[in-house]
Amino acid sequence: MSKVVVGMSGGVDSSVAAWLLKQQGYEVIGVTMQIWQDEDSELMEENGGCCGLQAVEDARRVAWQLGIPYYVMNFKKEFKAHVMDYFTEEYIQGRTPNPCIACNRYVKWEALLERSLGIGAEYIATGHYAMVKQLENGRFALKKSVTANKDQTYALYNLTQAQLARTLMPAGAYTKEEIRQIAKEQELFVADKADSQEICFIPDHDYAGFIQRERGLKPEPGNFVDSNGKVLGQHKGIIHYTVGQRKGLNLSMGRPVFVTEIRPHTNEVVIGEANDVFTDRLICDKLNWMAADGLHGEERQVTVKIRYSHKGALAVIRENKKNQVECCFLEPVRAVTPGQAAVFYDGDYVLGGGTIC
RNA sequence: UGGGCUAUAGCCAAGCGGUAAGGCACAGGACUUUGACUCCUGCAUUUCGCUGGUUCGAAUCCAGCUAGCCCAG
Repeated sequence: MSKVVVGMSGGVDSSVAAWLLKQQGYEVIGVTMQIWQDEDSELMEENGGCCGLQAVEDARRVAWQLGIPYYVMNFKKEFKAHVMDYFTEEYIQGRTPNPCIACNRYVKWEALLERSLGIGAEYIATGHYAMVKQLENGRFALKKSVTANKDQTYALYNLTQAQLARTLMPAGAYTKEEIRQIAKEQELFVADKADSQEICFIPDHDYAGFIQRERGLKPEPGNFVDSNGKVLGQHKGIIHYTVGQRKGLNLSMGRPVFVTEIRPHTNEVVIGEANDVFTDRLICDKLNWMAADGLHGEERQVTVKIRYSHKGALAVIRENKKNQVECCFLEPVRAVTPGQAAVFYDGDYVLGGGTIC
């Protein structure tokens, strides 16, 4: 009987994932990762992030219901280094990070897997809506969840082959409705718990304030400029903006205007009209290959997702000399944003991906 | 200190005697395991620079005042 550690967030998905694995005959161990909240914090966020204190209580109860061993593991150090510090640094550099991708790769997988292997487990599992498949070429790749609108492969594109080889994602074969149905049938009390959303370690949504507190920075106001360099107004500091943003600019131009570029060196935020935020090309680096180990000089037409909730757009991709991938979209895409991930899909499989430059 | 023009919400702006359009911004909500985008709702309840007047009734007409702009000195 293989031993598997299930990362339990206290939500429906990971709870059902644990139950499914138990049904499949695995020796299941429930683990909740404590990653950012202080033990003595009295601020129980009511909206239930993926990893707050309430999560621990809920996960513990579910584990008890399922009759599986349950532990809480502390990963605050790893989370701080790979997610929070990365998050704040990216914003300071004028980019827009995706903390979930970093959390998955370095905390939920790297750190949890290592510790799980340490206690004799063969696999780790989560409740993500994605499937892990081993292809004919021997490589492991993520396959989209059967529920397209819940698919989470985008946030998992950065997992390594070694990590995927020891990963189980039982929820990926079911729809959200089926998962909730199973939870009800098993009388798991989290059956109707709301889905988590937004950045878990910033419950008040004030991420700019969070960055300032974390780094002890003062906002550094600068200029809003148009593509010709004409000053349009003053901004509150580069960390408040991201490419494609419309709201919060406090700029009344008579027409909706959007951020088209952030220039950290001159502390400028470039403003343009709706059309100016479309481009048909991007370059990404820090590549991670999944279904294939690279393009080997070939060009390929694939579907590229440039943000979590992007349906994907057709593009021709090719590698350049600097170990980067250039994506040329057949139709312009909106708001290509440095710091976000570009994930390549070959049909339902994740071919690979990188960080947008 | 002659003449002309303009003064409507944070910004722009309809309105031309009948009881304050719209856009932007802003706020709240929905959506969302990132930031955004998008969508929905709200946003001048005797109020239209001020003071009077005409009128059943004025932001809309008249007079004076104030402010800004332009032309001429």
